[in-house]
This record gives sequence, C-alpha cells and structure tokens, in this order.
Amino acid sequence: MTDSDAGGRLTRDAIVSAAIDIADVEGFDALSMRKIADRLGVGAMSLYRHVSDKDALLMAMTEEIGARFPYPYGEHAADDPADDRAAVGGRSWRECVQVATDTDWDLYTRHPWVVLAYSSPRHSMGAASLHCLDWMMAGFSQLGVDRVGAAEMTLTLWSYIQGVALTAVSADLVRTTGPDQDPARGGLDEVLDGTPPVEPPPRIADLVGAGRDVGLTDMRRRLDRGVEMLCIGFEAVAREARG
Amino acid sequence: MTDSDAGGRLTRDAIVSAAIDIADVEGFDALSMRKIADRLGVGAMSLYRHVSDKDALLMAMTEEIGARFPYPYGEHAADDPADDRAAVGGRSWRECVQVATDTDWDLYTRHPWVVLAYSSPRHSMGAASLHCLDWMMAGFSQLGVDRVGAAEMTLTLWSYIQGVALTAVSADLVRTTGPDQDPARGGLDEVLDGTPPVEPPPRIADLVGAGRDVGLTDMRRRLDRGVEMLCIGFEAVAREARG
DNA sequence: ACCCACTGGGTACGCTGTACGCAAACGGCT
DNA sequence: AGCCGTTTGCGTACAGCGTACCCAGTGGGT
Repeated sequence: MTDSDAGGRLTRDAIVSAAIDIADVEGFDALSMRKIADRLGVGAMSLYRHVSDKDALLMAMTEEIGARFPYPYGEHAADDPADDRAAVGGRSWRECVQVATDTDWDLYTRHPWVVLAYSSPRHSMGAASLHCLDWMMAGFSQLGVDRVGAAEMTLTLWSYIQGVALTAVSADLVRTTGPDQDPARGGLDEVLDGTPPVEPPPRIADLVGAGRDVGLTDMRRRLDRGVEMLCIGFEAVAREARG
Repeated sequence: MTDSDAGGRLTRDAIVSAAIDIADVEGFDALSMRKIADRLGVGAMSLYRHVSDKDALLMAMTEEIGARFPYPYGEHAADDPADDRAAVGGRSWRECVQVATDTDWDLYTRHPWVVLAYSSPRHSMGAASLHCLDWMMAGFSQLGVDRVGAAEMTLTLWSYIQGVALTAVSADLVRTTGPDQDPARGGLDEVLDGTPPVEPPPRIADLVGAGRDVGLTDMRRRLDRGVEMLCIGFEAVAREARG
C-alpha cells in the first residue's frame, strides 16, 4: 500500500467517518473497533495508529458531527462580529431559538448516540459548541439581559432539547438484543390506546382511550410546545431583570 | 444450601439490590453479571435462574428505584381519590412542581444510571410512574387545564429535569478508563476560569474570567432556574387555554 | 547501500453476556 | 420409605469486546 494508492490510505478522517456510519446504522453499542476495521478492510489494531483510544475516537466523532450541524453563525462575516443584531443575521431572538431547536433536533434524530456524547462537557463544548453558544447569546441579547443571563438561557434551552431528545432516541441507546416488541411502546401508549396495563389511577383513567393523536407521545410536538413555554419564561425573566 | 439456610438463599430481590449497589458505587458500565454473582457468593449462571436477561435485570432495578422515590401520593388515602386538591395534600401546583423536582433530582444524583433507564418508556412508565404522573396531573389541574394539558405539562417538566440530570451525571455514564483530568471540566469552565481553550468568540469573550460563582455550571441552580421559567410558561399557557 | 521512522497486521490477554448440560435438593405422591 | 418431577445452583464453553505488545514491510534521508 504505497502513497500512490491515494484512496486506500488509512486516515483518521476515514476512521471517524466509518465509525459515525456504523453508530448511525447499527446503533451505538454495535460500534466496535473490529467492525470499523472490517469496513475499512484493515486489521483492528491498525486503527490505534491514528486513534489513541475508543474514547478519543468518540470525541473525534462528536466533533465531526458538531461541525456538520452548525448554527448559521458567520453568515455575515464581513460585518462587525461584536454587533449582536448582525451576528444572528437580523433574526429575532425567537427565530434564533427556533433555528437552534430545529438544528439540534435534526442532529439528535439523525445521530442518536450524540445525545449521550454531548451530555458530557468533556466531549462537547469544543470550539464549534462555543461558537453556537456565542450565536445564541447574541440572539438572547435582544431581550436586554446581560451576558450571563443570555448564557443561562442558552444552556437551559439546550438542556431541555437534550431531555426530549433523550426520550426520543432512548430506544437506540439502550437497545436490547431481541426487540420482540415495539420498544417505543410504554405504559402511557397503552393507556392512550385504551388498554391500560394496570388499574389506572383516577386522573390517568380520564386519559384511557384518548388516542395517540392528542400529541402526548409525539416527541417533536412536545419539543416545540416546551420550547414555547420556556420562551415565555425567558421573556418574563428578562422583563423582570430589566426592571 | 437448604431452606433452613434462610439468609443464604439466592433471591431475585437480593440480585436486584446487589446490582443497584454495584451500579451506584462502581458505575453503570462496571455492572456485570459475574460481579453481581461474586458479591452474592454465587456462580454467574445461577443468576439466570431468577433473571431471564441483563435487560430484564435493568428493568427490575429501575422499578425498584422508582418505588424507593415515590411522590407523596396516597398520603390522604382516606379522602376521595378523585378530588384533585386532596390528592396532592393541599399543596399548590407550584409546590407540587417543587416536590417533583426535588424528588427526581435526588433520585438521579444518587442513582445516575437511572437517567438512562428512565429515558426509555419500556423501562419506566410502570405502575409507579403512572401514579407519579397522576399525582402531578392533580397538581396541574389547579391551573384550570384539561387532563391532556396537565399530562403535557408533567411530561415537559420531566423531560427538562432529565436533560439537566443527564448533563450532571454524564461523567458517570460515559466513564472513561483513565480519568486523567477532571471529567466535569469542559470548555466553558476554562472560559469562566479565564483560560479559554481557543480564541473565544466576541460574546464568549465577555464571560472570560467571570468565575464559576455566577452559577452557569451549577447544575442544581440551572435546574431550579429552568423550572421557574417553565412554570411561568405553564401559567401563561393555562391562562390562554382558559380563555 | 544503509538506517530509521512510520504504517499495518497478528497474536494474545482479560473481560463481557449467556447457551447448554449436569448434580443436588425439595415437595408431593403412592 | 421410596420414587419422581421440578426447582436451584454450578461449571464449561463460545463468541465478541478493547487493547497491550511485537513483528514485517515500505519510504525517505544520509
């Protein structure tokens, strides 16, 4: 395998890309060093020439994914970067929240394992995340809060998105060997379908047979409704902070 | 090992308790069937007489933990269970939210692995969780929303708590082999300490050296502040729903 | 021509979950 | 008492995991 065999060279990027593919398609716990090596037509131990550790690989995967789903910062790079309004491309703070929600949701549903990886500040909060935080802070600044307040709102929003995403993708994370039944089906679904697993408590009883179309189990809907309520809270807190 | 050897009998409860102990003390990924068996002075395969699967064991562990951290439902069992006010022991809806927040936070910080387990409706949403949902719905009913609205608020609150808890306990979940550095220390901490890892974006630059006492990295504080903002949103949505 | 750094491969170790079969003990029956 | 089906526990074995360690080949620099 010489240098002229350009495409065949084993590179760190190729390893990271293959790992991401496997984690997406086969699930996070199906990701093994041997499987990555097989896909690349290479011995398992060869990977360790380019990646020190499986943990380091996970960090590189997370970084790569973060770079693939950027917030639209820098789209007006020519303007003054310290100008909060210009930094978000003239969007209102509420529109910024929507962009962040859509982007993160897209990321988490396409790459479920990132929910776990992002939760650790050691794996997230690299340069890309700091830029996203900066962009969101620029948006929240329209509410008249100080930098700490804007950062707090961003982190609160992110935590909520992660919480909903965690529920949405949990089936992929704690994947059992034999999916003998619908893994997304829990006690609540059975209540809504009219077949409660046990004698339901009084208020739950009012929900029996309500059907799934009331939206209680639609994660994307729960996300949007929750973000809406959070934003109302943001506004109120900002109003109070302004005095 | 006869029946007279009462304490020595291998029981399902003993297995579940031992597993919970190990997961709490040594971390979730250090939990192995052999380790459980060793602690019980028993062969690994003996466990399978009482537990069909490791996944089934995880479900039993989750159920046990759920039972250990109940909401205070049923404390006035003599009253009419359909009476929403009585069901929550005369608490205001906001007090109910606080009880739920405190209880869940206590649960998640004491048993970090439950954050993962609870995220899947297959592992949570048993009878205990349905009772908790019922109790919270009784509380939210004070806002004048219907049952679906009360359930929606409960699930939204739970998602947010899980999101914050996920960040707080992530160090225990994606535990690396060699914790050569503080795993809870991320790029944001370095910014606040005044040692940013890279050239910080403009608004992040305003945070450099702000110190950790501004509360941005205090997870319990972030939880309470976020719950406060969510509750403001709950109130506004309820007001609108009432017309 | 020689050496050396770099890359990839192979073997091996200790760990995991668990399928399978066997031995001992128990409860209920005649 | 003697028997027998069922339960309980144990030991072996297998496939898969991350990765420590060492060897072979190849390219460039001297």
